[in-house]
Amino acid sequence: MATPPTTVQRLIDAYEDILLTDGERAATLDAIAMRAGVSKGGLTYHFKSKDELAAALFDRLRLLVDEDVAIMRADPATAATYYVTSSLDVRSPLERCNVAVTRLAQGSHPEANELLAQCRTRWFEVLMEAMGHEDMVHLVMLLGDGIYFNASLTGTGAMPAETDPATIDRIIALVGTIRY
Amino acid sequence: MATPPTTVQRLIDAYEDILLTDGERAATLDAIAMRAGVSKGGLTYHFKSKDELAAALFDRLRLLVDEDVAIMRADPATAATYYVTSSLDVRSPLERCNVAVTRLAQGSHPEANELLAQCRTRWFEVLMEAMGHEDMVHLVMLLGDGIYFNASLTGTGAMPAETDPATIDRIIALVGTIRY
DNA sequence: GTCACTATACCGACCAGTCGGTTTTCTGAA
DNA sequence: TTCAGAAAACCGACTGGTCGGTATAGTGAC
Repeated sequence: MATPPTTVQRLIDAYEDILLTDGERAATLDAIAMRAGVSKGGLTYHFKSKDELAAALFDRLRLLVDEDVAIMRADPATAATYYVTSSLDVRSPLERCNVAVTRLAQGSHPEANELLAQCRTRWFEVLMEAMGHEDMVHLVMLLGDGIYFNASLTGTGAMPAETDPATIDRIIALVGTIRY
Repeated sequence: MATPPTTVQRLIDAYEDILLTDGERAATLDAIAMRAGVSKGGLTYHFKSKDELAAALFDRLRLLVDEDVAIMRADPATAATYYVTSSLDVRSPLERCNVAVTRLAQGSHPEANELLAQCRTRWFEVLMEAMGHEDMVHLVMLLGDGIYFNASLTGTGAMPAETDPATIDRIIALVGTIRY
């Protein structure tokens, strides 16, 4: 049986959640605490500042990317397909955390920018190992970014057709016909 | 010779600029006025509220997309290539405005979300006319979004290899080999 | 006179962070 | 097993500062 999430986990979840759905501006300490079911004092007990909370979010992303890269390295044959399709699953812990950190990066948070660059480098490396063709790796990563970008824009707007799983499958098939 | 920009233009430019480089949070009325070289009173003389300023930015995007779609419609043969490569030019008025509005959309600004969805629909339509294959259009648009997403992340971080023009040309060539 | 501002002062709302105090949980001796 | 005391977890009022917006007196060009 899974142990219930700790308050610290719930606070990071709440921060992530608000960044995702309402953006950086809405992610106030009060809002985060309320979403986590804690008072503001409860929040500041665990995180002395908002930066500390952000740092915890960054650590979470680092861990999730470690796991993701390990999965891709374990099965190089499906690594590219896995990379593209997993960009679609906006509800996965990795994608959620990724989008949340991206929101912070767009608010000119230098550490978030640096972290995202590191993550991209790691994905590039493991895709290079799996595919062996630099331009194809770039193509796959751009597709993943495009899907991810579309998915992250669905705050209030309608879901664009590009992010329909069946469409993505056909696009992957099209890309699969490229000889390189 | 070009007429010097009006104060109204400079104010919209400044808003766009700050959204691009420093994010939504940094785009305060004081900061916008200062960047435009106007006093705060001068700003509020032209725009009664921040929402009015945003509306002006939305109007600008609508105009720029009109022009862009017209260019693509004028030469269907190169429409897809044009769409992908122009996503690269982060300094073009269209891309700048597009990124700026995207920043607002991520701050849960419903009108910005709706506008972006409309723009995407228009691009989809003109690409469909030019290419005639829905999945290929989706592929092209995802590539454009990926490039655009990467480009918009280069606030403080290093420029990713994906956005190198020569790489993009080779990727376009790869996609050009797909038979559909 | 009016247009297009400048300069400055101000208000109320909101927000990050602090602090004194309270409740809950753990620990170990009787 | 009980219970005192310590430590951890948490509460919520408060502070200082920022931001959007309002108001107002004044200035130079046409």
